Amino acid sequence: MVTTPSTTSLTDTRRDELAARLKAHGLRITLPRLMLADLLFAQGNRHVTAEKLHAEARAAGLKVSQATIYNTLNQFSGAGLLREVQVDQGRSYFDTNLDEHHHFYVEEEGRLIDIPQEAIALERLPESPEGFAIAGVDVVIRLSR
Amino acid sequence: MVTTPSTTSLTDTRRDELAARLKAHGLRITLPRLMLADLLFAQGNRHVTAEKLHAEARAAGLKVSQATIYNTLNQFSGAGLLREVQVDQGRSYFDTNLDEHHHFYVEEEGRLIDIPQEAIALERLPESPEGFAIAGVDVVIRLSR
DNA sequence: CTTATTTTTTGGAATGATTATAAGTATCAG
DNA sequence: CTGATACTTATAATCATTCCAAAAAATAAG
Repeated sequence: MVTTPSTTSLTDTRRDELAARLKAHGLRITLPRLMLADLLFAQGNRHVTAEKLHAEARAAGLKVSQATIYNTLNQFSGAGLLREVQVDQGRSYFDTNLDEHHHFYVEEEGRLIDIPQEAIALERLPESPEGFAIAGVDVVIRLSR
Repeated sequence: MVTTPSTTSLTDTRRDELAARLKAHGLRITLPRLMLADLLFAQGNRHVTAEKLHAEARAAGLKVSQATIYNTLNQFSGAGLLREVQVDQGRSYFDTNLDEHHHFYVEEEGRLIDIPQEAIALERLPESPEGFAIAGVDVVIRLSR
């Protein structure tokens, strides 16, 4: 059997890289995951919706079901390979940038742009109510023309 | 005919107050709107979902359809009587606090808590990309136990 | 005050994103 | 190699929200 399945276009090195990454996060290696990981992590920081990723996957010749897209996106988030971003009512965005950071959001285009954490001086934070701890701070700057 | 319809429990003064408020924002006076406005604005600052408001309305003896809840919430937002808040994928929250401010969000309970604008020092803001202007800045501090 | 015109409200169907289900298939540990 | 477990899939189900066409209510005109 040949090492490269006909359905993928990953080099051996690339596949090994991604496989190691998945394994390191406690996920089994499967073809859908490798291919989706490749799409997600090949091009630097990205913000994807399930729909967009599905379209890309199909365009790349990978026949994955919608359910797998959602499963994978959720598993990757749970495993710490992605971060879910909440800016739009309705659809979820998944961010490949795992550093603490913030976002510009261009509503009309459904587009997200990273803002490095250092670019915003969030000095004085209010005390959280009794019994609660801060789990995260999200700053979203909405943009328009 | 008596001045107070049997389906409402609003005093004349209260009704006039709310009617004036609706009118001032370019909205027609209707019974559903008056009653929903009463529920929304009677108890200080609130954060409501469509579902919650619908439940409250029915509990108060007002028979409004789900569609009317959504229509009203959207009209009120559009008219500047409410502000839509986006923290949870899926459901929308509507905030009666119109001042610029931020939020704590207790995900497990689906609860929002206002943070006055002054409580957060948002000094250095990043420059927005060419051609875009800042439409708003939202800070959400996620809380957990 | 009647009638005409415009808005609202309504119940139900339609939509869109996401999750659940159940059965088949692949992965990996032994 | 083989079984236990995890993954994928297609389809149905769910949830929040919007759309629709018709009935009801509100304002405007006469």
